[in-house]
Amino acid sequence: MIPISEQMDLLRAGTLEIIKEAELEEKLARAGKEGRPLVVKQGFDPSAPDLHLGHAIGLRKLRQFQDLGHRVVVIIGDYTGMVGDPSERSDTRPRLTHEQVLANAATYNEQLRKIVDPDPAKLEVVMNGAWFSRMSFADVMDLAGKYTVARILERDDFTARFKGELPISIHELFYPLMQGYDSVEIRADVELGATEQKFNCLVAREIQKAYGVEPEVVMLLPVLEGTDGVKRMSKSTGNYIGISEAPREIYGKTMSVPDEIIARYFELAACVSDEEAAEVRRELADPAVNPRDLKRRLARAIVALYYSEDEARGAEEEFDRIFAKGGLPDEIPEPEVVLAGQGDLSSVWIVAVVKGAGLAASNGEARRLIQQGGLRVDGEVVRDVDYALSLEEPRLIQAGKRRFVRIVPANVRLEG
RNA sequence: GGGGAGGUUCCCGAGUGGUCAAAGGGAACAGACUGUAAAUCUGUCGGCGAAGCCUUCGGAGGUUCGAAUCCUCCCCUCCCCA
Repeated sequence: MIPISEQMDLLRAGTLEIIKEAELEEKLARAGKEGRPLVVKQGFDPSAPDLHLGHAIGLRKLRQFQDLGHRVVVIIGDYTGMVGDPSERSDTRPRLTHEQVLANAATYNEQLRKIVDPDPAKLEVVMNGAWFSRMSFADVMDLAGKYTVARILERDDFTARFKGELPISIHELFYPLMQGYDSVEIRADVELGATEQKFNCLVAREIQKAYGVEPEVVMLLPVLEGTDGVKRMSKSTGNYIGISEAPREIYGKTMSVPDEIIARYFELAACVSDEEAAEVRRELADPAVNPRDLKRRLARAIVALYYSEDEARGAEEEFDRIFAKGGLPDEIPEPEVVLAGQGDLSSVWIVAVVKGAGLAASNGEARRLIQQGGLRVDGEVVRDVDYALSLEEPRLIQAGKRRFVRIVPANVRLEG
């Protein structure tokens, strides 16, 4: 058994705040004495089926708890997902249907296993519909009676929306209460969350007390910025790097991160040691060091974390080939191409080809791409929007710097 | 229930009878450059084989040669009063 003080050091590493440390210490001690593992909770919003590097921070902390012998309960918020977390939102979220939520939640399970220990004794994944779907209206009123409007409105984003005269639907006020009730149901000892979850987690403590359950310890973790370097990483913003993405995608997306957050990514996304992080900061400050090279190292480290050193090197080689040397990727998709209003394969209008291959959403977009010099056919730039192309032979089409498509006659369908 | 302010293209937001497919910013896409899918700069950014035409400014009608802009009704949001 590891001494409590060491457990605390381990768990404290990388967390921004623990509410309250003394309670955690107490819980750890009791768990050790009674041989009863702690229940560690983290909730996920099922609106986005891809787990990304931001989620990974919390998942790794969950893993630490598991390795110390504790039990992790991951809550897929299928019911809360129908509300949508109002955190950091300036507007009402679009409501998902229950079917959408279920479909999204299904993919979480598999992805979780990339980081968290899947041993059923140490991991439980539940959807909060398990209890919310069974609550009667009287139960809901009971829950609603445990908290006050003023306390809910203390929350920044509600206040901001309220002051900004923006709509807040009644059901959104329930979000923190529901999240809190999850903690009641599973008897959570600890809840992990990114800093923006502080309010929700603190409400959970109150709700637990109101239901006569010992309040959970709240551990707040840093929020990772997305690939734009500013907004927090999230699927809906489109600035995320998914942990299940292909190595080349993870590598490439990492390379697109602004230089300013390289060090932060080393710490939070590549989770290097403190010494290494310090070394990176030194190098970043050194004008002789090209930040690009640090970013390459970062990208390799992140890929290696989810795949392997080999795959990381492979992704790097491919990246260099495409961007530094203008070469080709390892795999080039061969999509179905539907051509409308074209006579035969020997002479096909280039605009129709680009659109048909899915490289542009409309003829206008395809035309623009061509006019701007962004289109290559078999390596040659084509700028003529009236260009006629024979598709009787396979063709390599490149749109911009990184979208490649091979058109083979067998995949071409003429329509109209 | 009464009074007031609003709903504009992916997002924010200007526009109050023609010069509006609609300013500006963001996002996105392309090009240049480079140290990289960073930064910066430039261009594009509703649809149509591009000519002119078609569809768009909460919805439905109406006025007008002409409507995002004016009128009527409806839907939705916010504020104040009750």
